[in-house]
Amino acid sequence: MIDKYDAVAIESKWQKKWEETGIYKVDENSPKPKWYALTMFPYTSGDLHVGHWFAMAPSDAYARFKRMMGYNVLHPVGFDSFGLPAENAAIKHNIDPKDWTLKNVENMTKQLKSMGPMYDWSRVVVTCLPEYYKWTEWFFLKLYEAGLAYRAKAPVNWCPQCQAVLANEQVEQGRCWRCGTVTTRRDLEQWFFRITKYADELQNHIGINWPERIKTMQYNWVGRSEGVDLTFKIERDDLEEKDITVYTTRPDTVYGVSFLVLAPENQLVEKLTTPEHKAEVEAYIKKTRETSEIDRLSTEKVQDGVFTGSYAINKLSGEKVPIWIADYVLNSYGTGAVMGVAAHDERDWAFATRYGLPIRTVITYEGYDPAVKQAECHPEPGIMVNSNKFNGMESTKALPEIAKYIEESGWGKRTVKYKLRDWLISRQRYWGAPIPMVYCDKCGIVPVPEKDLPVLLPDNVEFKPTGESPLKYCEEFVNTTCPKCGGPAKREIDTMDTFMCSSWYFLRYCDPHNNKEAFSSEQIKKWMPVDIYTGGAEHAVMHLFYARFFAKALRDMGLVDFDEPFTRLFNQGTVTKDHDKMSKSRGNVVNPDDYVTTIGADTVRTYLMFLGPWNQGGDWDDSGINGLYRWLNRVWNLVLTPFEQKAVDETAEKDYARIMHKAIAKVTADLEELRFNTSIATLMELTNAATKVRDNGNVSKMLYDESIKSLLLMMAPLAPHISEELWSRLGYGYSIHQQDWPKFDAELAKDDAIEIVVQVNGKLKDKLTVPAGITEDEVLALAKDCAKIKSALDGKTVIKNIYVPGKLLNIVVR
RNA sequence: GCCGAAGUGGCGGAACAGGCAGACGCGACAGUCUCAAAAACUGUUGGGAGGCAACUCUCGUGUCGGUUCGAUCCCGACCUUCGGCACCA
Repeated sequence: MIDKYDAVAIESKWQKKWEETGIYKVDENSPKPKWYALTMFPYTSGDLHVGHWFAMAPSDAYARFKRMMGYNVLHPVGFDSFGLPAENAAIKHNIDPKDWTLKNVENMTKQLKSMGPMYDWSRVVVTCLPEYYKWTEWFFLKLYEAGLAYRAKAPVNWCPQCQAVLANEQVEQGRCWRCGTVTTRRDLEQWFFRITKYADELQNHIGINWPERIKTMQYNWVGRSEGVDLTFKIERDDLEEKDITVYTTRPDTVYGVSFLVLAPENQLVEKLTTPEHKAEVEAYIKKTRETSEIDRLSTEKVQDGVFTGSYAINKLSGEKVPIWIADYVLNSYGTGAVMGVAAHDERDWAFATRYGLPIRTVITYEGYDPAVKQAECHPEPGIMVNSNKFNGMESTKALPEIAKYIEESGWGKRTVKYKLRDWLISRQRYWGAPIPMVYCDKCGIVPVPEKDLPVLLPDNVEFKPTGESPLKYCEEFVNTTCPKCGGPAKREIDTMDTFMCSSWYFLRYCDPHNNKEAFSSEQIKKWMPVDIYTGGAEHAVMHLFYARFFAKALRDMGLVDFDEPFTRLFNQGTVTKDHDKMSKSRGNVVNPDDYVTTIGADTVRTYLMFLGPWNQGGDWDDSGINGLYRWLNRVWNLVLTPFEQKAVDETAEKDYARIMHKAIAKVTADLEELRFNTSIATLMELTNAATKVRDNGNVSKMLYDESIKSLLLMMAPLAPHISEELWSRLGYGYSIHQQDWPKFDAELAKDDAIEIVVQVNGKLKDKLTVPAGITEDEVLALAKDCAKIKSALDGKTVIKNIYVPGKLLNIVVR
């Protein structure tokens, strides 16, 4: 009598044994080739939900697969643990963010362990601990030394709800990415990283295998454009400034300029405004400042602005044009000033028609007639007109010519601009890595010396959402001495963006206990770059972008020797419940614990992998998960039922060997490409075939045993507990997870009888079972002999035959 | 508006160098077991028409066209859904 499959008992038993025997500890001295399988580390938000499992169970299965394929696998885990949620929880429940966070780490560790992963728990990295953030601070100093960190006053995105500055990447549609509140703007002294230095390199993804989608998003985020910085002469004698510089990508339209527009925040605006326009301009600037980003965006069709009262001269045409201000011009892009070419730019057209500004056609369009007024905007290329010596040229050819002419005449120069801005890392918050900088009245900004790291976060801080760092009121923290002159000084009170912590954690995994360096170059050389990185696509322009910047900066400092940190990137989809995003507010969050404690982790793991393609995600369905539980039970009963060999049937023996080897080939190929769903489908088919063979007893025991062994080995990465249990019950040695992946024999997988599909005019009529090496003529002869084919051909003329060897015959008739 | 991904049974999804559409699983229906139910096991299961029957015919991969002996797959136009960007001059 077979005992029942008791998943819960089996799973805790093996998890304990795995831990005791340390089979998942990374072997530093293994001669096998390395494989670095990285999963985005979870944020310490409290509970592990099924979304975490969906990210972590399949990636664990893949790491296990790679290990069985003969690699020395590094598959680490850690916790992203600095940041706003901890501080918010602290404010709300009046507890220490550290306590809250570490409690979550403990809880999440327990939950993660219940999944039965092959993490090496001795390598766990927790970013909020001093032994980690010491090095985060150290990297700040390194970036500062390299000239990649600087302090500047800048208008910043401000979330009134979170009372914090947000990076551009953290503002979505003018709203805070975390709480959804409409953001406003503020001027503050902030620390920036010069990420724009690497704009060109970050835009392209050379030699790495990433999803097209993410590459495109990053490409557009960098937003490189080539154009011309062009000067217009200010028609005023009383100003120090002689010129206004505009940026344009369309120098071919320069003879059509009929006005200039400056961003309201442009420094020149105050000087250019004449007394009679002052009131109007100031009112407009005030309105712009008070308008939130989202309102500014929502007015997208209304292009409003005001006239400054001043004029400028177009140096190419000598024409005099009015200078306006309007909020559709962004001060943070280009030069904060644009030339208005109403005839050939949609926005300028809207602006000019609203205020009755002139429209000058300089490029022809379909139906162009010099005698007829242009009726609509034409941004498309054409033939140059009203453009002096460039008349008659194609505008696409004139563009570079005019750019050259502008440069040679000294009126401007060709430039490249990016949408990408430098990375603002200052956060007016407590729960983050301190910025290791000191302000001294005598010496100015002074970095904290390396030997004094880490700058520790003080305990006993009062949390008030004031919009300033709570560290401001912690005198023992703020007041210090200047490392340079020894005089009194104050510490930087802002902390670093948490994305700084996550920009290098994968490097720390390579050498997690090093207390002399962030990592040794030896360990980095051994493990980096990451062979496969899996995680959510929501990090496309945040974490993934910053981590790449970081790697390039470290490379240029000589600390690492690779260009790209992640060779292959794979984004899993999202798990929904009833086709809705899971969220606490909807109350539809699936807690994996409920299933793990009843039907077991192996069922949850395999169910998540069977849902559908990993990159598409899927919908959690309680009845669907039973299918996987049933399968594991079927495997359980199959393996533990003794096989009774009866008379061996040669054909059955050959067929079954073929099924087994085909299954091995298919599962191997599918797992390699992270197609877990079809891998499991194949294993189910093998289970079904084995069940039939066992009932018939018509194959040799040797083959049968081999097939069961293969089945268990292939299940091991997916369902590590049940496969280990059955492996041990069959008397094979511990552990299944240290075995080699089953080999498949191409000869045995080959069909010796094949099925040829016979079509008439592309429609299926019959199937022929023929020997593998058959010729076209033989097939044709056989086909014409079939009753079905005969009747289909009856009274028709055969025009030709299409033969696909081993597959298909199509007889074309009329 | 621009960029990207995707539309296949009642459901999740298979099959894609152009060659048997619907693997595998869920659900449903029928049966076995049971006093009964659950569980488990066995069988059936895209639509329509015909036949006592094994079966036969026919329509079917978002819509409309096209290329081809042959299209879920390639091309063109469109519709829908989901992501991302959004005055970047």
